[in-house]
Amino acid sequence: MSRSQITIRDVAIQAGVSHQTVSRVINNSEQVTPSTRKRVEDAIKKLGYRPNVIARSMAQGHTHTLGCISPNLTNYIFSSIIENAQAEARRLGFFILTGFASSADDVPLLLDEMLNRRVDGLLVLNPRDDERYLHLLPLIESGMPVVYLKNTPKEEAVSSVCADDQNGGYLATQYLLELGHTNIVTIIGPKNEECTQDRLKGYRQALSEASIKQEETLVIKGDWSAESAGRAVQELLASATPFSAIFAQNDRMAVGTIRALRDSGLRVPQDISVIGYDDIPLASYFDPPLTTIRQPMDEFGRHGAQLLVDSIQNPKHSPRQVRLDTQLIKRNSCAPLQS
Amino acid sequence: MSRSQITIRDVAIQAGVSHQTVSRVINNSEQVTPSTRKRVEDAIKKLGYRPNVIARSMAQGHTHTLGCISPNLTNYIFSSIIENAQAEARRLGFFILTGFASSADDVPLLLDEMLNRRVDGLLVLNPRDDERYLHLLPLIESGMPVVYLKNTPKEEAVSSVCADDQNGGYLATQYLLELGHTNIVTIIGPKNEECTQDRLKGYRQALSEASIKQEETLVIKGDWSAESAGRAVQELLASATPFSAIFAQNDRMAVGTIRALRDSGLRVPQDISVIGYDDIPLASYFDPPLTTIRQPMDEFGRHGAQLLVDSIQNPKHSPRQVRLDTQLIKRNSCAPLQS
DNA sequence: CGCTCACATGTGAACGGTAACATTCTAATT
DNA sequence: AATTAGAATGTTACCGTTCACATGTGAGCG
Repeated sequence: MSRSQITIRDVAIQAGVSHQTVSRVINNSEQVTPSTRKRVEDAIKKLGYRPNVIARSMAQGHTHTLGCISPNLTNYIFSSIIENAQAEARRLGFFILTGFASSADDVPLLLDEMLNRRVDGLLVLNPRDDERYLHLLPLIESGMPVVYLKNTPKEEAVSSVCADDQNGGYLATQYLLELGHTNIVTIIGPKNEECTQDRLKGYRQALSEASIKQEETLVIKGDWSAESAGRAVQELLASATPFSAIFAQNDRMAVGTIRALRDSGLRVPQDISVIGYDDIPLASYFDPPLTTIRQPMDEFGRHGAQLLVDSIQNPKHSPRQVRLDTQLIKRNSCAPLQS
Repeated sequence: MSRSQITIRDVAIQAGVSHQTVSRVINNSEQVTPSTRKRVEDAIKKLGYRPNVIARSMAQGHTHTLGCISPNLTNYIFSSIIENAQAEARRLGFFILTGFASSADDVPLLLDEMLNRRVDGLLVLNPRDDERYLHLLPLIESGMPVVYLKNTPKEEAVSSVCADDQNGGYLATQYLLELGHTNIVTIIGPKNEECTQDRLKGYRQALSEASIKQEETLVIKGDWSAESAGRAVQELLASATPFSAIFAQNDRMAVGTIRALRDSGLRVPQDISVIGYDDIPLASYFDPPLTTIRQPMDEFGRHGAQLLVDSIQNPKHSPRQVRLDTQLIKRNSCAPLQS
């Protein structure tokens, strides 16, 4: 890039007007005569002028930039939320600066850098119940617009968009009950994540409505990865606990579960039914095609961006919590209980 | 956020020094006495001062921000490249502004907005051979640092990082040949993408080295999606073309291929061998576990960011092309030809 | 014909940093 | 004690916009 850029003043000279008039043309102010507007536009084209958003940000005090903090970018859940948030943000005139915090230690650093860059607001994915995320609280109190996305603590004080995970857990369990299963195992995610707790609540609610005694041995721990579910299932089988169905709290764990069951000579769904959660893109291409709970990925991002931009533009609006519906997707990994 | 922010001058007054001294402290200039440095640092802490990167960008003429244009963010290939590029960029003091162009029409718009935001350089993923990407050429000529990532045209004039797709195609085909297959189908991606052509070249090279006549009916078209491969396989079966192995040019198509074959009563790998490309995260959890060609996802992003930052900081360095190695990952979707 | 008013355009000062240069201070050297 | 180099600190201008206000212009009216 040639070092010195073309400024509004160069355009002004070329068009024989003042720099302010050029500014007015750029910002579509009504106060400009068609003839001068034309002259200015010609000058802009001729010189190849490009407005400097940095300078504008400086003068106006806002950047039209949103910060987005996510645990990572590769997990389909997050990437699709970010993609949709970005599309919506751009529609509203905002750009998104993404940053991922592989370890929670990175969060304060990331936050700092984004704040130094004067983002107008913050989109925070999976704000875990972790002290490193507590840095956000004073910020929010001081008036920085923030929206929590997915898996969020139930806080009245901050806007958030999350799925109705309790209902999701309920739907999954309910479906297995309908098929006649009563010994239903659930493989949960990390306990400090809100959605783990909610899905578990849904699971318990369904069981208790069906008057089934809840065995604590049927709730086993995973970490969302396929491998963790595989290990968990092996231990389960070794313990000789009786069960006929497994509700894995995400699809990756469901897939790991199926693999482990098959490795032990059990058939899915004939011997054991398995249901997942998320409906990841290739869910229907696994064997058997995965029955699962779908979350509306596109709406997370869209609502998140809308909520955030709204609270930037109307600082007085009070925080809102959006709760999205989940949906049972029946495929072939669950079958009626064989007696 | 309280409307008026704390500036370098507020800190200066508080510490009883000039604003320039504060600036020197912030930028770790050596020219500051320990005692004044301490006074300034205390003032910074006391006032909760935060440097304004926007103002700094304005004064210095560069933003320490990289633009990254990608067809989408959800595809694992892209998201992992972006994640790694971001990690590396941050290490080097840069942030990444991501933008995705769902349609190629979006590219010029995205480019415009990023240029208006004065990004210091541009990372372009999958710059297809498409007129909309030609907007980049004059930019590059004018000295804007740009790095093409993955699937790039072979241009000497611009830095790029891509995998050795020809060798990847060769490795896949070679492996099938080793297993005794001679009628090898390949399902390709869109023809205007460089990597499609390269993988196809590798496929042809392997066949020709094995002195096998190349039937054009064995090269069939997909669009990278599992569904497209399913349809392609159905047509192939309907045409009664004899074949015993399929090289799908990505894993999603491989998975779609396996599904379609099974739906027609064929077993994988006993009747037909299938090999994919990419080694997506759950590749080993499909049934059968996918044999595939792995690309080094992390290195794409890392090298891309390094190359870009280097050419920003040393405008005189000439463009470099990095070519990454691919690797055959043997799992269970391929078997020796049954005679 | 002069006055008013509304609209079009111009002027100068911010915004919060850094760059370049000027000045002051310190301590070593003469 | 005067000189002086070199380090520490200060001063002023500038980066490219927008904002607030000032000024210019022309139509409409009595």
